Amino acid sequence: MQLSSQQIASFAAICEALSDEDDSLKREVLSHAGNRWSLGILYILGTQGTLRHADLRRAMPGITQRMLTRTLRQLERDGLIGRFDHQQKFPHPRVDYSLTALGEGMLMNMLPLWRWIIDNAGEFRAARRRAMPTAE
Amino acid sequence: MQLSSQQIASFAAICEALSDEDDSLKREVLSHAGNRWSLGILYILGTQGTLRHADLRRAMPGITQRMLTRTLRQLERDGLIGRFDHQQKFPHPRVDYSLTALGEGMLMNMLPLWRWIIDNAGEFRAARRRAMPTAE
DNA sequence: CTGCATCCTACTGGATACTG
DNA sequence: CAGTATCCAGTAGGATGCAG
Repeated sequence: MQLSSQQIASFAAICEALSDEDDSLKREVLSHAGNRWSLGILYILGTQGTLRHADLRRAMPGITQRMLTRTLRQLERDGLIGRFDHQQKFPHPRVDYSLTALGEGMLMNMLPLWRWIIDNAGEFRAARRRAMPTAE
Repeated sequence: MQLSSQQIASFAAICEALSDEDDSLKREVLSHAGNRWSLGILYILGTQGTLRHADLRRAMPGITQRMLTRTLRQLERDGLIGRFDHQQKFPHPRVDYSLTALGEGMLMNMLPLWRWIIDNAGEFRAARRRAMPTAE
């Protein structure tokens, strides 16, 4: 085995980026992938379109209000989602969120990985069992 | 915009997996993506083949011995890399590591995302500047 | 060479209560 | 409805030293 020639073509850029200690930005963006809620939010916005804060909360079972706001802020800061405050107070405040073009790209590039993990969940469980035969 | 039909095809599985609170395993696997060193190790092993502990350490500038061992253990636990202890003490201990088929799959599915992040680094920087015009 | 033990800091995720 | 403020536990990442 080894990487395909297409994958190998990425060598220079990736190698440089991985060893670039100062450029933490790329790693911070990548960290959205491992984040507890980011993928879910991007995914919901990608499939449902524009949603309000409360809609998102309903769409993400288990998320707390604090984590929703915090995650939205992080995604907004990196340009992955857009936040539109309608500046209205009555009858209710209204703020809604949607994917930006950048966010769509992120989602598109994360879905294959997530799908692969789902498809191979059995493999991971087996590996875990092999690793710790007794517990769990 | 919206997801392509191909992407949409993942809807059911992804939606289920995202809302499956109990199955933390998938999220733990996904967390390798956001991990500080995991991608680098998978990448080095994918491009260089089998390497010893000390080789990996040299190949990953900035990693400490502790983090290398810890990350290797995590990757091994999830079946992404294989650890081969030659059981030799003299002249030196010898343990080497290599990607498993599962690890190759993980790497293959992570590279496009990483490449995309590299290619769009400018966009992220711009978004950050827009988000905090003053600082940094 | 490989790897463990110790100690430390910062951040993540969360529970809860409060505000306009 | 949208969001902030507190407080808290657990973990990630790291510095350093020791061991077989």
